[in-house]
Amino acid sequence: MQFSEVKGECHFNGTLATDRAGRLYDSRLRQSIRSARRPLSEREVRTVEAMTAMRITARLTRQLMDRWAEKHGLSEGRLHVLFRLATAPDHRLPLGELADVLEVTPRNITGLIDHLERDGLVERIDDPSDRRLTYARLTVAGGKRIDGMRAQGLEWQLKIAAGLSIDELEQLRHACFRLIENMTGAAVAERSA
Amino acid sequence: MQFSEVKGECHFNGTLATDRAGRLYDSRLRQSIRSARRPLSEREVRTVEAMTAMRITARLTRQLMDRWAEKHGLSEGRLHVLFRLATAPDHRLPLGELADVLEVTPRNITGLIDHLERDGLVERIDDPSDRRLTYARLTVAGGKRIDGMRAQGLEWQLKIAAGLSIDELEQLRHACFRLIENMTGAAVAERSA
DNA sequence: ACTGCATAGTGAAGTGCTTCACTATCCACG
DNA sequence: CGTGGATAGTGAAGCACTTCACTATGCAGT
Repeated sequence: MQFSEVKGECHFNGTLATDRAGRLYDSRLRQSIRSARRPLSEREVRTVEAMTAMRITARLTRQLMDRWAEKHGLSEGRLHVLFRLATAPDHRLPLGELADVLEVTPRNITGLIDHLERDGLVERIDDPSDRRLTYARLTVAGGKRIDGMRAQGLEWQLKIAAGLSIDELEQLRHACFRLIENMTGAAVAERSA
Repeated sequence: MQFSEVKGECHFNGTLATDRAGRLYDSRLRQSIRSARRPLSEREVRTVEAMTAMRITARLTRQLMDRWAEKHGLSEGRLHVLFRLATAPDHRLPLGELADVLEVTPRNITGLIDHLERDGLVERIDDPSDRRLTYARLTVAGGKRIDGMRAQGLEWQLKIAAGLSIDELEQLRHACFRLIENMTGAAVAERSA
């Protein structure tokens, strides 16, 4: 599957322009922000612009991923389960823990695993030492599926991020994490790596 | 409604750390990227890190907005309809056009407007000059609802973006639009504003 | 041995959206 | 005038997920 296959179905509905500093912005958006009833400060305008750009990028990325997952016979939730299992030790996790990290309800985990098990990508394993526990474990087929998707996902991301320097990528990452800090109250746990 | 009310329900499940350049990153993520079967180049690692940070930010923002809309009795789709109408000339748009810009199916637009009309936020207006056309128009109640939400939304965004300089915000915007360019093939239509 | 709690699973209802197939209306062009 | 194509609406089915209420199992502490 080529990136261009899905790229076509992916639309941006704004008006791209370049400001004096050579930075991209959406002129239509800026206009509609400026025509608010209360005049906004520069900081306010820049904040709304940045956050909106974020949301648009987010929506498009999500759309892309959704369709991509769909073409592999996976829903978003099932994809997340698979990816999480792929990075888990021994490719297995108790269902409850899986529900926690993916932030879905226990009710839903059952359904997701049911579906994945039916497709042969995951199997349920009982824990002999604590018979209340059930693990979801990636099958060989599931592992192959994920490996292929990871390789493809890497390629896509490289194409999407084409043209950005490593420094720009790091700045983007940093900015995102600062937003995340503000949204969640997450705090730095480690220093200097 | 305070921002802190929803912030609590909003979780980041990684391990925040600071690199030598003082930039935030997710040490657990970096480790799991590095432990891929094929060793990745620095550019590849940075790309995946940045894109992942984007996706996390996106997910959180989306969660926040979703809950926020819900508390105002709106689904995501209905919220978008309202916002779009708010910025439309005369606060009205033909249903078909609305479906186009929001990228939802015509079938769904009917349902969205039905719902909003039932709630008294939008009304259907026939076009006397072309009787095939039906406009959706914001009612006074709808306008008030949106105005309140816009003010609140601005506050939230300022809080989420707190601590970022105007320059950083512009860089974030620029980076996002470059990703958008790459994803959609959108091109710059205007120069220098 | 019994109780309390955790874990997994089930069934039913609801939501918000999608697609497909179809009708009714009505403008505009030949 | 008449027809083709655009516009809106409808009904039915399906999907992925949610919540709520409930059962069954089994570990662990008293």
